[in-house]
Amino acid sequence: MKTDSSAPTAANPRVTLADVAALAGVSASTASLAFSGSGPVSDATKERVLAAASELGYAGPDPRARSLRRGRSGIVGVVLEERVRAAFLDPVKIQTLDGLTEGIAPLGAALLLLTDSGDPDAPVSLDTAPLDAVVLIGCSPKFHRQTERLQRRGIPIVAIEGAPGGGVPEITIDNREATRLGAEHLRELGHTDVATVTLPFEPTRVRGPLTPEIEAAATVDTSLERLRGARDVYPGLRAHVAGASSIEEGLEAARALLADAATRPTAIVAQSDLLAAGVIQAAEELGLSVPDDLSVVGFDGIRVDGLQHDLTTLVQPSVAKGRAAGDAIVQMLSGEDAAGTAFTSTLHVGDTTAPPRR
Amino acid sequence: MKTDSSAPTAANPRVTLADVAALAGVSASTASLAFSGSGPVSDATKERVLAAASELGYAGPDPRARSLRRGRSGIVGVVLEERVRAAFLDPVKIQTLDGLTEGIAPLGAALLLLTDSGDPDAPVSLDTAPLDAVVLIGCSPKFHRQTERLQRRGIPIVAIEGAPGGGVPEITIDNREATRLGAEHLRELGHTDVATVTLPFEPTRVRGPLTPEIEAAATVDTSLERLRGARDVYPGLRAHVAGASSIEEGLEAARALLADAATRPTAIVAQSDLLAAGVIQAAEELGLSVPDDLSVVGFDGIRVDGLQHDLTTLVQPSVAKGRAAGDAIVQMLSGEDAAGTAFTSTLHVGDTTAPPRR
DNA sequence: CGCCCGACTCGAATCGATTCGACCGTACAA
DNA sequence: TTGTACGGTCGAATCGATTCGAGTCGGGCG
Repeated sequence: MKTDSSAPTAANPRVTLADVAALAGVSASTASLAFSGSGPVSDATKERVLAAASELGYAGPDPRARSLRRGRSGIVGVVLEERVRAAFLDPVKIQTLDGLTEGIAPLGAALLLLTDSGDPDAPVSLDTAPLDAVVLIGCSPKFHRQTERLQRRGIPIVAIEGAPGGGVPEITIDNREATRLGAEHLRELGHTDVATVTLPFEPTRVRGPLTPEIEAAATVDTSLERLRGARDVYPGLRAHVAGASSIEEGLEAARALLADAATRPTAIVAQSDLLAAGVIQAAEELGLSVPDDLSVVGFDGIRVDGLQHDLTTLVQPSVAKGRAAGDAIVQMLSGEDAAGTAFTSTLHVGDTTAPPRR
Repeated sequence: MKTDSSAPTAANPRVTLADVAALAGVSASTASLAFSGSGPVSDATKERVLAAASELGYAGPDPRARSLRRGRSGIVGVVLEERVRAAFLDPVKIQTLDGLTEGIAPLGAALLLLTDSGDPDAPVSLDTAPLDAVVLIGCSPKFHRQTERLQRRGIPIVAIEGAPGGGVPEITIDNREATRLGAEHLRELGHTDVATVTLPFEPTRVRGPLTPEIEAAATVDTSLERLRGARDVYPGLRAHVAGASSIEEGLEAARALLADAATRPTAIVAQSDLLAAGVIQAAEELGLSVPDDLSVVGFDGIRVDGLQHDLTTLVQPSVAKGRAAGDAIVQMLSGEDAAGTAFTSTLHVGDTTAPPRR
């Protein structure tokens, strides 16, 4: 017989494990065992409990109570220092997130999205959410206070691309060395006049020619390191700051860099593949052929949707970064302490780089 | 004096509100009031409690216990029937998610990402996560059993683009009517030979020419409705199914549709803007000019990064959809029951449609 | 001077499930 | 036949905080 299956009301408050146990004629402890499967319960009893449960419309143990008792909620927080819209425009972040879900799979946990709404007096979910662990993705040091509290609570933290300090394991890549590799590739091809399009240097995302002021006020390590890598080979190279990692921004930046035919570089190092795609578009717009008139190097190694070229780029293991973070969390959650991981990127030579014309 | 601020150990198990209360010389109840701010507590006492807390390194009330007692966890689940990687490739979903975060802002809740890993015996987080409410985004009816259990638990559910049934409020758009609008626009321009590139009809994402079999086995209402809208104007139109919503897939599909110059349509209705962008690329590849040789209509009204055209498209309120879902949840959570919302899309005429040549 | 009110505090119950140790019989081995 | 081991079940404690009703104390008012 099917009973009232509607939402709980005053008359039909809420079915608890105790109710089920009572109907089945067993104790609450036995009923619990019957559900969780751990512990010895005779088949007959288990069946009786399950029958009672379905008769009462019991939907299984309340996750809230379970998590209190067990001390685990099955939730891993992901902190992104942006709005959802902005964060997920970046394919690398998405891939990292994907790797992360893979990495924490053994935990059977889900990801809680914690984005910085910018509103400082918003109820800080990092403190109020029942988290088992936290992953910081590309976060500035301003989260230091928060991470401290989390650590005090015994909640493991891992940082991907961003250094919160405080003994938090970090998952990083060789931004500087990788970019240098790309620049060296250009040098070997014979390029001497090279420019770069960089990612933003701080959250406000000022765009335009790179100035010493901007550089001094930088808070984003990634951009800075990649810039340094390019300078390792071309110390005085011209740099233009993009407002985000997108084709549109790359296009705009490259228009500025390529505007004057007289000072036009023969190659551009873009700090992301999306930016590189924009650079290529700008070149095409100007009737320049890639790679003959302009060589372009990207960074990330994502497949840019709709890009017809095989981009020369620095392939970073974005999925692996996420997975590594997940692994670290699994380790930490099982009591061991985990070290960070430093990944290396590899140069993929596609068809967007060639010796300079003449 | 700063005490041990490291993670809890055997010696220093875990600081609870009771410990803080003891040190402050008050009862646990008073300490609780001091923290939550609700209820009358003298300033002196509050200060003493806070001092004790900081001395012990108490990081605030445990969210697990709090959520058990309060009956709220501050977490809203978002169910996407895909992997993270796939789901976030779709700009519309991201915008919707963004709107959703806005909509639930008054709750101070965060979003728990629940994606279908495909693995059937994965620990089903929908049942084990402490959720206050759930939003289904583009989910097939196969979640019916799950939603039933949630409802039994009294957890509000809202569905965006997808009909789980069972009295769940649905946020929808006029897929059929909107597409018809687009098709009518083409008819008014004088097009008689029109084809369409559709989104996948089922999770396995078979691609290729649309067959009656595929159509019969369809589980994705959105694709189906948009197809119907196109047929309302062009009953016998040729249709090609793409494997996903991406430029790449649109390119491939359009190559197939445009391959034979003799049977080449003069216009293509794409079921998404990304697909439309791919169609345009395919046209350019073949030396066809858009809109003179080929008119292209999209769907979504997103700004396709890197697309140089002003796409003629059906602008759907993707952010508003998310916000509406959020609003509905807020309502349901405060006891009222919410109805669904049906949004309408508007035709934006850009520069990718024109009368057919001759 | 006595009474009442209000501002604070406190005790105890509660949220719902998990888990540890104890207990009871039965079956099997010695 | 007695001891033991173990499958099965139960009671009670516990997880950590919130909340409601009751109690206390000081002060203002009649």
